[in-house]
Amino acid sequence: MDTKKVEKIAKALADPNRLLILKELRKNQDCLYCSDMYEFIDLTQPSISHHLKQLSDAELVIPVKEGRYVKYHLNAAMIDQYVEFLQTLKS
Amino acid sequence: MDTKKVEKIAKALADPNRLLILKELRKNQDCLYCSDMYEFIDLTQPSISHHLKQLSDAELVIPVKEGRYVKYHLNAAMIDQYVEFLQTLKS
DNA sequence: TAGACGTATTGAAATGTTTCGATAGATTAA
DNA sequence: TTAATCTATCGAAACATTTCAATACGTCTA
Repeated sequence: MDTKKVEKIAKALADPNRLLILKELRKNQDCLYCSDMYEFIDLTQPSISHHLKQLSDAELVIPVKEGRYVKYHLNAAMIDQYVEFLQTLKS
Repeated sequence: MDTKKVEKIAKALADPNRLLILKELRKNQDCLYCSDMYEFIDLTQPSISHHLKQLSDAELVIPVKEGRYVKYHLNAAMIDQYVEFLQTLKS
């Protein structure tokens, strides 16, 4: 995993609202509609959309369009890759 | 590991210069003097000091005073704890 | 096809982070 | 004790991120 990617993932993980999204994804069998998120995040729609974009750009979540809805899936494989990188920081 | 701590670690890891410091620490048996860091980071002394503080506050590195020098040690245990948290994000 | 609905984008304000020059503090060397 | 050395802190400028209101874009449904 290259440095750019590591940085993007680290930044995506460095925000309480985005962590909350990831936690709630896990609670919900790893997928949620955009519109579900109003229930646990106290932000406006554009802000939530912005955070989802950060997570998508980092490939920590994967957006799947379903008509006018978008379902977001957790990408556990990307977490694994990031963890692998963190392990290399240790001797 | 509580959310505040997770956030602090994630932020500390979300900067290319700080990642570089961690990588170089690994290369050098997990410890480096502040003054060693000029060799691989192209920043002024106050900036490097600032980054070391972020890493220390996150407990990713541990500063040990040796006279007028400070030796920074990698804290692998904290990386492990963070990895453990990341694992809980997966189902 | 027109209106309603869900999501994304834009632009701007507020806030946070990074960086550096200047300077302070603490320790060693002369 | 004085000067030199290493690290930390302060204050300010530059830059990046977060947030929202307004609006645009797709898609569904009536």
